[in-house]
Amino acid sequence: MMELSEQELIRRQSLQELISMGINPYPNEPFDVNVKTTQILNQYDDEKKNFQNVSIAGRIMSKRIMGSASFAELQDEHGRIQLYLNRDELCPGEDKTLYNTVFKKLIDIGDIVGVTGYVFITKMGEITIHVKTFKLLSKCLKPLPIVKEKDGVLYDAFTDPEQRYRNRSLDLIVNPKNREIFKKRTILVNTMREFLNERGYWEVETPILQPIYGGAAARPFKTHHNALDITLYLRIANELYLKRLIVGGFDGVYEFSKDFRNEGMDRFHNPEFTQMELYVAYKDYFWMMELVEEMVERVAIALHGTTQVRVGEHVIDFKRPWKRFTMYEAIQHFTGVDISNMNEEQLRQTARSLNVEIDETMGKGKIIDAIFGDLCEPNLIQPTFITDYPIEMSPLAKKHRIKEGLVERFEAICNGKEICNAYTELNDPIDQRQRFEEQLLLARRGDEEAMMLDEDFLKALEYGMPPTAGLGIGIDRLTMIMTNQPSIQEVIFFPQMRPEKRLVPDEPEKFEQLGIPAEWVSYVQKSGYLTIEMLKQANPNKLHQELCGLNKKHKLNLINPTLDEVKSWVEKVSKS
RNA sequence: CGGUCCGUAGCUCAGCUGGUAGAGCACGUGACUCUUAAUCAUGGGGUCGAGGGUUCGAAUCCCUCCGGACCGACCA
Repeated sequence: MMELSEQELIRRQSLQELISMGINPYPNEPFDVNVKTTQILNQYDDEKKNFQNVSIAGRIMSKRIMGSASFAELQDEHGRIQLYLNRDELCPGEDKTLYNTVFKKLIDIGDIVGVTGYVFITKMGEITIHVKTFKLLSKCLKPLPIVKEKDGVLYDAFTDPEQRYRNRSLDLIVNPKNREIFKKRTILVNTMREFLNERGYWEVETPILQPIYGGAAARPFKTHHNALDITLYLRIANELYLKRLIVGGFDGVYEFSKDFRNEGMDRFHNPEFTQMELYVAYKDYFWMMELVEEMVERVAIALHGTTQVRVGEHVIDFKRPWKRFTMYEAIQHFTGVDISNMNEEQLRQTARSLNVEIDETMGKGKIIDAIFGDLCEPNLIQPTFITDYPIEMSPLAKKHRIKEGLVERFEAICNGKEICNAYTELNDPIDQRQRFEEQLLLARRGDEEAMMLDEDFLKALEYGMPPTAGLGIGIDRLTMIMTNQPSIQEVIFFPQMRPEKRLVPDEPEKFEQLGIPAEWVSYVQKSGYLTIEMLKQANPNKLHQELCGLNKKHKLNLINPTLDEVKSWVEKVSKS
C-alpha cells in the first residue's frame, strides 16, 4: 500500500463521513439520464423554456461556493455544463445538512453525481441547470489536476506526455479534447468498415500466434506454446493467411488487425499497431489505387466534412484523383537524375553524389529505396501514389507486366510518410518459391528481416490463387494524419511504455521483528528505508539522527530510540 | 545507439555566482444567495527522481544510475 497524500486522506475521511450519514458512496441502482450536456447547450431556448425537467449525470469539475448558493461544473462524455445550487431550495426544511455538509464539504472535485432540475440562464448569460436534487453516484478518492480555462487559454494544463500516457484515464478526464481524437479514430475505422462491407467484402479473423511469421520484413516477438512445445510468433502481418482465404474461394476479405514488430519505438512506431489488410480477387494494383483514393477521401469527409485536412503547417487535400509517380519518375523529379537504366555500380555512384548514405551490403533495390526515402518521400506532402518498386524489396508482389526488374506495387505517401502499401499479388507458385529462396540467401548473409519460407502458404498457392490485388493500410498513421497528431502515442490509448520501477515497501511486521517499536516503523520507512533489505546498508548514526529529527519536527511526542537500539536493529538485519 | 534538454507540494512552475525550500491553483478552517481562472481572510502540505562525491554547508557544482521529451542513426 502506497502512502496516501494529505488530500487522499481527507477524501477517505469524507467517504467515511458519508457512509456514517447513511449515504452509499457507490450505489448500485441505475441513474436515469435523459439529456446530455451538449444537447442542453445547443438547444436550450430561453423563450420556449425547454429542458425544464432534466436528469443528468457526470463528474464535478469545479466548485464555486458563495455561502448559501453555489455553482459547480458537471462534465459528461460530451461537454460541461454549469450547475446552480441554492441552500434553501435544496433543503426547504430546517435541516440544511444536504447542502451545508454533503454538497459543500463532502462532495469533491472529481466525484460523479446525478442531478435533476431545470435549465435557465444566469445573469452573466450562462446556460445553467438549477439543481433540485442531487445524488452521489461514485466518490473520487484521488485529487484531480485542476485545469482552468479562460478565453480558450488553458492554465495549469495536465500536459506531461509521460504522465498522460501512463495514466490515460486521468488524461481523458481532465483533457476531454483528447477523447475526441480517439472518437475520430473509431469513426475512421467504422467508415472504412462500412465502405468495405458495402462492396461485399468479408471481415475475417486470422491467427495472431503463427508458427512461421511472414508478410513483411520485420523482427517478430517470440513466444512458446507449452502443450505443443513449439515456438510461436506474434504476427508481423496477416498477408499470407488472407491470401489462403482467396485461394479458398472468398472474392474479397479484409481484417483490421493488431500486428507486432519487435523493433525500435519512436513517434511513428509502437511495438503493437493496427493495420487493415484487404485482398480482392480478379483485380490489380491500378484498381486498388482507385479503391484507396475513394476510401480515404470518404474517411476525410466523415471526419471533417471536407476532403481538406489541416496537418501541422500543411493543408492536405484527399480529393480524388491523387497524383501518381513511378518511383523512377519521383527520383527524377526530385533529384534530376534518371536512374531507370542504371546498373548497381552506377546507382552506387549516384547515391554517393547525392549524399545518400549507403553501405556495401546494399543491393540495387535497397540503394534505390534509400535514394527515394532520403530525397523524395519527405517532400511528398499531398497524397501521392508511388508505383513500380524494385523487385528485390518486394518478395510477395507480382512482376511488372512490362518493366523488367520491377514489381506491380504502390505506396501512398502523405505528409512525408507512407500510409499504405499494395501489390498486384504474386500468384505464381514457382516464382513465389524462388523469391522465398532469395530471401533465405539474404537471411544467411545476416539480414534479420528476410522472410521465412512458408511451405503451407506455397502449397495454398499451388492450388491456384486468382489474380488478386492486396492492400495494407496503417490505421495508426492514417489516424495521426486525420487528427493532426505528431506522435503515434497520441492515437493509441495505451502506448507501450517502459514499466515504472516501483519499490514495494516491506510489511511493518518485518521491521517489528528486528525489535523496532511499532510506532517507529512508518518513520523508519519515511527516512528512506522502505525494505529491511535497504536497512542493511543503513548508517545507524544517520538513521538515529533522522528519526529524532522527525520526532521533533512533527511533534510526535515519542520516546527517541537510543543510538545503541538503532545499531542493534541494523546489526540484526545484517545477520538475517 | 549518439547529441540537446528536463525531473522541486496533488497539478503548473520559480528558485541567480552553493548559505533556513517558494508562488498560483488544489486541500483544511472561516466569510459570502447569480459566480465562472469567483473573491476575501487564514492554515497545513516537500525523502527537491535515486545513489555517491566535493564542501563547514548542495535543490544548486561533479560522477553514476533511473525515467522522460526533442533531434539524429537504425528500422516499415
